[in-house]
Amino acid sequence: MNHQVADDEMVLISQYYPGIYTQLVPQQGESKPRRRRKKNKEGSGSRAMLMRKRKLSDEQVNLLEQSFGNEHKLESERKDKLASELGLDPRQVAVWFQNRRARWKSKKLEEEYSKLKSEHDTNVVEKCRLETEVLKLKEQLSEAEKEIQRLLLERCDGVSSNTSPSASSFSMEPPFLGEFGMEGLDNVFYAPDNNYVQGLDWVNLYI
Amino acid sequence: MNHQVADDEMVLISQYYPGIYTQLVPQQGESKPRRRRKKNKEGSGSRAMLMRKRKLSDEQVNLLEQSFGNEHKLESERKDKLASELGLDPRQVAVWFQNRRARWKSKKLEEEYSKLKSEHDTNVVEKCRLETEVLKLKEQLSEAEKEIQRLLLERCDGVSSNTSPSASSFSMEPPFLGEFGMEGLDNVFYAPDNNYVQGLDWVNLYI
DNA sequence: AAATTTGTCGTAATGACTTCA
DNA sequence: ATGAAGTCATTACGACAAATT
Repeated sequence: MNHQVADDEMVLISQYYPGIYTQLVPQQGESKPRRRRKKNKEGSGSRAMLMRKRKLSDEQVNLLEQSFGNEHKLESERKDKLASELGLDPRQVAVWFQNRRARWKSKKLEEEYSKLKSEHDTNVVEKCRLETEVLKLKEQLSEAEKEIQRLLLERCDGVSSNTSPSASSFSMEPPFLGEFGMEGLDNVFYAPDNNYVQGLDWVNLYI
Repeated sequence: MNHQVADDEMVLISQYYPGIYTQLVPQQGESKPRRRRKKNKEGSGSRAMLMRKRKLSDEQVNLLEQSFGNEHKLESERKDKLASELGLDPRQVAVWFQNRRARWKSKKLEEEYSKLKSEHDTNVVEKCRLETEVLKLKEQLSEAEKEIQRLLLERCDGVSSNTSPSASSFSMEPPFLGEFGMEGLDNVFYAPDNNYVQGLDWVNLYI
């Protein structure tokens, strides 16, 4: 019904459709005088004045892409050079670079994610393996302890004379385990603490 | 409007004006199997519109957001209802939802990434801890082995008469290690075999 | 009833604008 | 004035169901 809207809430269609718009809005357009029309190297110059192409040509995109490959940032100098090489408004070049950076970022994030994920998964497996290995070793160690006790007892039973100086009475007390052995054998049975649970809640993403 | 241009080269100003639209769309509910087909080509009929509101009002965004919170998908029914409630072109509602979904997805990805990252980091630490623990245990085990050897030799040296039946000559042969010890001590250093790659199927979220 | 057309929806990619720093 | 982030819209494409032949 009412087509009257505050000016700051409307977008000028001149960007899209300069031809008809300029008639309805008497040359208020170009409120930003800095943006001036570049020469269009298209054959039909008149048409180029009237409208903006929606899509950049492959040629243009290729060059932009190549330039982006060299350097994601865009200095004014390069911008203007590109713009004139491509026959584009420098403004368009700037916008293209901004959008390209954003796209690059999210793509980057995506691949970083999957990379991290696979790394994470192998780590989980590895961790699990290590846990069982620790259990196994503790079991073996416990057995070895038992065996030592048995031998010690047997020796004490059989022969009362004992010249061996090294073996301590009960707990093993490893001789040069200073680096790693900050905990004694009483720590043999520790909690596995498998605190890696979240795995499949990814599936719920799209409820 | 005599501007004859190839349609694919320019932007159509179609379906921009919300006001006139909502009347054109007949209220048609119906979504029992999936979605009913509509005979109404929304928008294309009036492609001569000149301008659109640049931004949706807070009111409109709030309702859209709320609706999105309930359900990310948008059925025709809901779309039309929303559109007429908000005085928007159903097309706009659809577009809004599409973009919202995209936004939501990338935001979700971002937070999933950081979640995964912290989890990964703690796992790395944990893995490291387990590795040192394994080393420590192996060291202790080696010491125990040495001790056993010492005791055995001592026993053989000291007393030729030996009534103990269980202890074998060299390798420990643990008595009841059937559960865990399917591999002997020589197997302590075994290959990690991380055959685990799949990581990017999270991309398939939506198929 | 089966094949084809047509509409609509969803998604991805893209362009441009606005706002904020 | 520029970059980054957020917003809106358009195009292209694929999938799928309804309408048509």
